[in-house]
Amino acid sequence: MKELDIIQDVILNEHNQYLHNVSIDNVILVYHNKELKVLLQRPHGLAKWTLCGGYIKRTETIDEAAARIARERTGLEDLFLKQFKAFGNPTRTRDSAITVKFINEHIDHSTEKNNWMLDYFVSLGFYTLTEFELVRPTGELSAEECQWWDILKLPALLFDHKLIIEEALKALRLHLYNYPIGYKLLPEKFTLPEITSLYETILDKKLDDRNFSKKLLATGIITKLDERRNIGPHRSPFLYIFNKIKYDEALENGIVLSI
Amino acid sequence: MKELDIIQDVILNEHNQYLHNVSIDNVILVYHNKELKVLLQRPHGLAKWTLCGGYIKRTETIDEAAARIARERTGLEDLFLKQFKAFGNPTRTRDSAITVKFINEHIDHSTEKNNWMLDYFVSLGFYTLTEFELVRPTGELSAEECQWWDILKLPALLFDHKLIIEEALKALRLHLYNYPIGYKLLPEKFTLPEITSLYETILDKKLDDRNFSKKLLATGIITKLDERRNIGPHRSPFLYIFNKIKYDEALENGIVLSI
DNA sequence: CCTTTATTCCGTAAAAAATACGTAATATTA
DNA sequence: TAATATTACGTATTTTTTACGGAATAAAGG
Repeated sequence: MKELDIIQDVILNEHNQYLHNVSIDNVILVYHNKELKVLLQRPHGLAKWTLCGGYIKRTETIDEAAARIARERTGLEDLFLKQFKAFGNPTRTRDSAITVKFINEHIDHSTEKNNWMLDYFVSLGFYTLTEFELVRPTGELSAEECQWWDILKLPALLFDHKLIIEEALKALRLHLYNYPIGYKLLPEKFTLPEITSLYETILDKKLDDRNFSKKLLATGIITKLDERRNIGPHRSPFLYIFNKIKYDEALENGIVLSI
Repeated sequence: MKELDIIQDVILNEHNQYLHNVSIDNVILVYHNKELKVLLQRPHGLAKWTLCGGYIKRTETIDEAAARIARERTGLEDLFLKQFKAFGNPTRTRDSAITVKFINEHIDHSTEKNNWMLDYFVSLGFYTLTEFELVRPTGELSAEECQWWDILKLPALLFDHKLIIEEALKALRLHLYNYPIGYKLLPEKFTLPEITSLYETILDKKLDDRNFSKKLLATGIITKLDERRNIGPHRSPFLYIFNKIKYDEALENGIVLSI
């Protein structure tokens, strides 16, 4: 073995140590009927549900990959996406549901060719905020089912996807105090009771409506319209929109929402 | 081709799409002489400096990998580590410095075997906080040099490592407002002027010493000792330690340090 | 020994922000 | 037109944050 070969061999060995499966898992969230909901899919032949996930193409950035995955499932462009954490440990993709699927489909899961899904997997966690009304959940070919689930009543989830959702919510709560992102979950025009109850749901605590609206208005991020929503047998609440300029500024520099 | 083979082929193709190079880049920080310093190394035959990085073993979690990398460079166990962001795009590892190294070392960089470093690379960014006095920087065999650099006067860095450092500092600043992590950069016993100036350096703004110390003491996180530090021809400042119980609590639940 | 110098060490008053709280208006149904 | 469920909003109190200056002290130098 010549010296150069040895060097190349060392390099190649080192290379193999760097190679891992990498996926993106996207916690796509909406707010509907006073519930925070996450979009989940159930792959063909599997008894458990999964986050909307996918791989990274060699031609795109990880943010672009996450946006593409969100687009494939929601049909929407330009969604608000945020990377929040990477997950990786030797056993996170060990799940008996996969073995059951292989057995059911007569796939020989003892070969290296097929058991790769149980191998080391690094997953990059993103959350996406969007509006319930705009989304037409679509699993397309890759899933048997694709639908919204209340985050308080999740079905059985594959791998560590429950943990990933919990971490996404932790990150979302933290960001909610530092950025005006809550608005992304509401329609363009919304009422004060709606935004109050959204924040109450995410933060899981009761807010004083008078003080909360005072603070929101003080930031200048929302603007009152001369227009009301008809909500049936009750006084009609005013509609508000958010102020794009102030919003972008607060997104860039952060704000302190002491709520 | 039998049906099963086709399925397996599809699976295998999908598998390849998931495969990427994954590395960890660790922004190891200390505070010394009123400067925030980062530990960098210069690999053999390379003109540019890099963060302390490495790969993930298939037997460890990504946090364990980051801790191991920090240990290999600092000699210290149980460091404070925090994952802050993943980096990945098609061109982040294109750097002429690599090509120059290959040419200098007569390595044929046109073969797939050798140009893998220029391939798609996902890097998981961590920062590590520790004390200058405890660390003996050691590049060991993998680097020609390994030393501290003032974050305000960085040398030429490989790939996007300058960006990674900037993002680490952004994350550190944000965390500084929500967690009592600043203390990790100080020795066990420290003075009020020391911690004030540490926060001033990280946040890059002047603080009112009276109000800052009032707030710190109000959190209960630091405790005054009946002991002073001798600082030459000046009044000797009292020493403080931090309160482990309060500290852990604040680390767990977060605090709001309005500084 | 006394003066100089650079630094630490407080405390209080004013301003700003957060909190607590109750009642009148209103849109619809019966 | 009465009942019901909801929105709208202001003020007083408490808490937190900010602004600010002067006395104490450790060593060095004359």
